[in-house]
Amino acid sequence: MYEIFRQYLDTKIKLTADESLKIQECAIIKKVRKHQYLLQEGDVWKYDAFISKGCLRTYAIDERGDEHVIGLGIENWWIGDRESLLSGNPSKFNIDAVEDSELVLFAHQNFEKLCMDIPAFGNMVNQILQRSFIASQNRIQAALSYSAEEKYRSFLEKYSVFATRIPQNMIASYLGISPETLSRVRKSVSKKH
Amino acid sequence: MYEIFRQYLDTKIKLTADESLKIQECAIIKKVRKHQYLLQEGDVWKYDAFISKGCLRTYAIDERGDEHVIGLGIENWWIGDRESLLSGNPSKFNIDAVEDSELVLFAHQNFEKLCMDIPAFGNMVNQILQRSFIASQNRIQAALSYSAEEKYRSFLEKYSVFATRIPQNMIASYLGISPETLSRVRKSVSKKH
DNA sequence: GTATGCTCTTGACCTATGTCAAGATTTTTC
DNA sequence: GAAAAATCTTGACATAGGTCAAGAGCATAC
Repeated sequence: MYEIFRQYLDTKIKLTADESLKIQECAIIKKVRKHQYLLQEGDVWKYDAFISKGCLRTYAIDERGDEHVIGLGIENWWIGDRESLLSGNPSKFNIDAVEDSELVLFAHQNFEKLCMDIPAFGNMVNQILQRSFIASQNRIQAALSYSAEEKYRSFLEKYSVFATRIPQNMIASYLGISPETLSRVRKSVSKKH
Repeated sequence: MYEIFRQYLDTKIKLTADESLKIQECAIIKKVRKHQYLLQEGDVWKYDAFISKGCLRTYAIDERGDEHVIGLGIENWWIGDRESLLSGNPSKFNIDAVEDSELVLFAHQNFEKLCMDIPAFGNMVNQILQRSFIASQNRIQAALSYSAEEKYRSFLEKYSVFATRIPQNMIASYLGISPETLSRVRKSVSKKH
């Protein structure tokens, strides 16, 4: 439902009725069922996508066929493959729904136009990008310096919302550890309290 | 020297003489000697910084006192701590010079003003941010799915320029492996040709 | 230009985490 | 709501990569 996205915008920026309408006119509502793909490896990603409900994951598949969770997103997050979006090349990633979900999509060209025409909107988008970048820097730091247990603890601190909604094997993959290791880490963490 | 930065701008965008001057007026030239800090953990980072000459690294120090190289940069790259810049919080990182280097700094407020006033400049900055984000996504993927050898190979493919200029122990740290492992990996890679 | 201190290599050994397999739970499906 | 499928846990074992230590090779400095 678009309403969720409108509320999200309200918390972030002030818009005139006209601007608000312009944005809404570009919006495409998309529902995806659990396990359904939003993007498949090899396709070109052409949207800016806001999750209004549910939960999705971005993952890559390596030569051995193993999945690696690159990103996770729930309500009020944005998701997509910026690399494919900007380069126009086929995506290396898959995005699928972890739960039944709803998204608000914008065709990228429309989205860019909105960013140009409505400065507040453009600035907001920019802020989001900055924060995404910072988040990935922090994730790199964690990947480089943390043990399995530290990875899980810091994940819980930042994203405790995910912990309950996302299967453990996906969390393990997101953290770059095996599901078995995560299971053991959880046990030992819970023992320590 | 500012000239390098001017050339960089020329390759990216078209500016009027007036715009070009406005940018130059905000620029601060900064030289740093090898091993000198540009930013120390605990300080607040307040600049947008372009490397016109030399090579710098961003690193974090963990509780055990071990260094982890978060980022590397050479001529024509930007460097800094966006998290500290945006939040105003003390930085968790150190940035120091790997070689004698020269930078073009902009106080962040001036920089933002330039981005607003000169759309082409703002767009360029945005593009850079997008690319940085994409690069860190790819680095996350590598960290999650690659073996030590694969990490090194893909590093060589992307950043062969670094390979010769940066001490191996820093490259090892950047890749999240020990210097000893990198040394062994290099040996085995060179044997295979 | 020689002495001092980094960096890199190599070997021996260690450990955190991965892999495989079996059983226990939980979730989904019809 | 029973059967089937997926997920999670646990144990036994394997291994990639870490750690420690010593020596070789380079740079830096006086």
